[in-house]
Amino acid sequence: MAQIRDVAKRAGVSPATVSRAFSDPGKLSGETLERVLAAAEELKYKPSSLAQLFREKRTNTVLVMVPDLANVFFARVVSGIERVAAENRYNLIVSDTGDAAATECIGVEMVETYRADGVIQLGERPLSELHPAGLACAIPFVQAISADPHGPYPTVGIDDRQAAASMARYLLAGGHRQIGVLAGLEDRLVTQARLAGFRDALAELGLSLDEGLIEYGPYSMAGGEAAAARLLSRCRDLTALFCMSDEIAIGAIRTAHELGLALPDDLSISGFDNIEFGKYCTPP
Amino acid sequence: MAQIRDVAKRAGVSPATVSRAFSDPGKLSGETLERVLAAAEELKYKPSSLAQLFREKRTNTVLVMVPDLANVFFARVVSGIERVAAENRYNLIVSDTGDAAATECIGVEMVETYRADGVIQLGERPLSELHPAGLACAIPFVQAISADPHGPYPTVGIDDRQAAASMARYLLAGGHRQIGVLAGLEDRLVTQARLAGFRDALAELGLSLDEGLIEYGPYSMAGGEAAAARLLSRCRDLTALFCMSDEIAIGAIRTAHELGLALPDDLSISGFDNIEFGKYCTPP
DNA sequence: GCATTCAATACAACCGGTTTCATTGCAAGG
DNA sequence: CCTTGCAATGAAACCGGTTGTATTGAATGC
Repeated sequence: MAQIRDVAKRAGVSPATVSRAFSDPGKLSGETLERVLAAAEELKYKPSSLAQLFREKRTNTVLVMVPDLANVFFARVVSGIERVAAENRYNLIVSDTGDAAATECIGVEMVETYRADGVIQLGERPLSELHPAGLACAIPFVQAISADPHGPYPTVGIDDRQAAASMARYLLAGGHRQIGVLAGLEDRLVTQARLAGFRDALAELGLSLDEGLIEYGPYSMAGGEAAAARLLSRCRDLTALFCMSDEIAIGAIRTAHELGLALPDDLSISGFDNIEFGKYCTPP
Repeated sequence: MAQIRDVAKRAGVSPATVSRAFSDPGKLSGETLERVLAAAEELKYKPSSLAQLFREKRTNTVLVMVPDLANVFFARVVSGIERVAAENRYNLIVSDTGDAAATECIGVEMVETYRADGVIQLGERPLSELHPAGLACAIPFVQAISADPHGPYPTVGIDDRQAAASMARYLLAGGHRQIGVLAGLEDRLVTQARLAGFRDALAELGLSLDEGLIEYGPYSMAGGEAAAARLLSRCRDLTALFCMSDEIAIGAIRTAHELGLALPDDLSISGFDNIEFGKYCTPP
């Protein structure tokens, strides 16, 4: 690969001039600029990003930490992040953390070792758990999907509590009073926030949540299927299920079919996220 | 951030010794090594990856070009690539190309500008279309999913023809003779290979493919839904659908439901890829 | 005609590591 | 005692760009 010196020699100028020909063409006389660009073209010269970035101490790269890349929901989120990153000439390093603290710590460290300029965390673990002095070091860190919006760094997410309340109101307005909750993992912020929203909606009608109607489990189709099986075998008089994700809801639909329940006549099922599969379920 | 010189000064050694303490500890005397590591620890020294990589002229990074990141199938593929990359201490830069040649060209160029060590292409476009002298430049390039296995560089994929023949035989063995084909996009290698396999299976029974039973369309749920609608309104006596992906099949299932067809009694539907959602369809 | 100014370009330091080569000092062998 | 060899370490070059500073030369002003 041709280097800047080769181009400089060929154009009869110094490397500095070649560098400026690309970064600040206005500084050069028209004739010189032309000669340099011609030489660069002939030699098929392309500046080494590695050298440039090393000099600039930037990577033009953002690390995205995803708990599960294969998950449809996260795939769509990453896809959106990638689009905006590309529009801004940034690259995306994607890391499937498997929701493991150790992997996430390594990720945050990548900023310190100049492998990435910043981190987008899609997992639940906050910066404080991943880097003892992350905030003090001013590590660019944004947490999305499941984050505490009142924390000390930027977060992106929906208002889980409001959204959950809204979904619950819809079910309640439909006359449902025996609503089972297929919650996600119990220790997740999202889970707690959505549960709170559900309680809010109940409270508006003077009702309160029967803890026995809650079943926790992973945010996945398999998790929803299993949780629904446990819940439905325990509580036979439910008329609706409040599922904390569409994947859980899809799993619940499967279980309901297996139990011979007619949807939505015997049981109404609601979910979060609006994933594409939702439209292709039976019923949609 | 502390640099190697800081650590060297603190430990009373030269930068070279500090460098060796990390890359080749055996070369140092126990006492020196200990002093260096202690100094590094105290200063929280972490070598700059950017500087290291610049020196080595490597990035430890592979670029993955994906036609559509949000697509479940590709998401799972990327997830697998990421796992193996991580195991080998490689980073993954993911680029959603939208199947656009221009974006893919930029991707291949990233190798020349030292932004990535190599490229994994999940799209259909071969290296020859993306870089005039890609092969001559020895750009590390691997194409997966839909690639010509007889090309000049490594590819990874299934034997589409065999697989399609196998699926077709299954339908034929079930007694189906009026089998509609929901093909993917007509110009794709995968599509042609799977079509060939389907023909192979027919030929084994002395049958030939009625071109009128083929309906092309995008490899997506929406594509399958639309293609199925077109095909089923045209051909009313089909007993089975040979879908070239699970997503297409899922779309077809939706259409079949809308037409009031009982599955699999009125119509059998088969698909490729074994995506997770397949288990949660009705019928699974 | 000489000083001043400015545009155009060259020179050289620099980014932060790694690595080659040279140097030092000690131990073993003749 | 001197040579040889090896282990431990330091000095300096190097990776390929970018950028601050110096230099050159021509144009302008008095």
